[in-house]
Amino acid sequence: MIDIRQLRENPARFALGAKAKNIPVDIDRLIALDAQKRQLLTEQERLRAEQNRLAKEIGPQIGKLKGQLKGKHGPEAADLEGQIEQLSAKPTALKAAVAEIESKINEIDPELNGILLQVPLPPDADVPVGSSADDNVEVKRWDPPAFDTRKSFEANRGFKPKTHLELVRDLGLADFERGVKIAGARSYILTGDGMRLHQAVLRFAVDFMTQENGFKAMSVPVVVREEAMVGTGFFPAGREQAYHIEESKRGGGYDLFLTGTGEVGLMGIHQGEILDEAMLPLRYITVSTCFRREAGAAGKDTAGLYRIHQFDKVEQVVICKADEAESRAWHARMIGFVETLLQRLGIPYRLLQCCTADLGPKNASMIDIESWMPGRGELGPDKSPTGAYGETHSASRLYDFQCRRLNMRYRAGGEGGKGETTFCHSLNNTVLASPRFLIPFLEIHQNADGTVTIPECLRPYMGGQARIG
RNA sequence: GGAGAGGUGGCCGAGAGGCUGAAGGCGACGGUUUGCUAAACCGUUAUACCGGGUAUCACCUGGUAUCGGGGGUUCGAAUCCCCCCCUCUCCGCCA
Repeated sequence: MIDIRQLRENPARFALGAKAKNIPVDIDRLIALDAQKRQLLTEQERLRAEQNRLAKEIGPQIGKLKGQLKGKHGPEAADLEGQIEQLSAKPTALKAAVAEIESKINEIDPELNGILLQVPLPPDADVPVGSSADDNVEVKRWDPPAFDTRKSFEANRGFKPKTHLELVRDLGLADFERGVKIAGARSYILTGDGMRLHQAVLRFAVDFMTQENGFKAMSVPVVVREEAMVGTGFFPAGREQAYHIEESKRGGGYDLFLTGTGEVGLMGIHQGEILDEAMLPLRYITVSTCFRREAGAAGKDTAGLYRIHQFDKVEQVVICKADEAESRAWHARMIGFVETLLQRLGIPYRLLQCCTADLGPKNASMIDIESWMPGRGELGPDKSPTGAYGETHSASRLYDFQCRRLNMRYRAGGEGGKGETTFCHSLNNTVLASPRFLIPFLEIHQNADGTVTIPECLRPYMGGQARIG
């Protein structure tokens, strides 16, 4: 959520930001409703003040009369009751006036809040303006020693690569047919070493973040209430991407949703809290199963492990002080962690600065990290793929957009201190998502004989195993 | 799943229709005392929003709301009524 006071001061900034992000939202309507509501609020408060003043003045008088009324009957009682009624007339009239204004406010509120939740965070000034993902800008490229992604895999390694589909089939690492039998399209089973490799890369990523980079590991809910989805900024915009569970057992019943990322659980941890400044920055990771409906992606990447409904992901979040420089520094650092991880695992990658159109509502800036997948891309003259980058990570900088929705603040000067409260800043980035990560991994580490070499740093997680196949 | 108890400020805990934004305690902060520390004593001690002022990110001031959340009764609700959420205890069931 954006700060409505900032919107009042500079509506154009938010209108332009929404336009650049290609997110339709009626800022003018929001401004009008806000002005209307504030006018009503002022009037209501004026009436309430009068009401309170009267209550203090008349209240004791009524109390006194009621005391006298006790045990009395007949004309004397009727007289006292009449006096009470007379005294009550003015406050009763005020009450009706207040109620009328309140009903007007209640009419405005849902629309106002609805629009407010949709106003996206404007992109940072240094985010390139673009109209689609094609306008994203490559800012860095890294290749492992003795590998050049500008040339084909074959030119590098001297043999024609298999795609990950062929590798998992030939090595018995996944079973798509039976996965689909159990759970429908875009489902899979990881089998044998496929499952072990999946677990190994996840464990490797968890240990890397906790032992080397000071992150605290958490296991968080993946079935969450709607408020968590709204609070983290995934709703209302991304509602159709989430699986919805109608839970009717409890009381009146309320809805639950499956999370598409561990970010929801991690950011929800301190929802509604006022943190001690000294606690910041908070650095959390989780490994969680992620569920995505992939609505609107029908027919896209239908084969293999790329676009699937369920996967596991190590996610990192940082919650820091409300300082743009600090947010930017953390963003760079969180990307750096992933770079180190990918370099150790020998995966060629590139960094993409996402353009305005590719940013979600909650991001001020986003860097996608794409891994080189030899089995992707155009088909060459010999009908084998030329290789292409595919997204494996995404690093977002959100400033206070998320924490404002989650009502997550910190107090300067420590707990119980008198410092003012400020909404925290938040950031998130993938550490490693598998099995999608297995695509570049298997494809880049494959050998001419059809086996796959396991990099040395990963072998402890595979019981010392050096090869698959 | 059955039965019961409860949710009050940073924390503990009173209050049971008006004098309650809320006693008391703890903690924190400021001060006095003191060779230093401790102790003692005095004072301060919620948040959000709307408006006004000095002016600029720090204050002053008027007001409104907030005692788990929402609605209702009443001239007036932390207090009474209804719905919901959450926590705890006992019994049952279960990986």
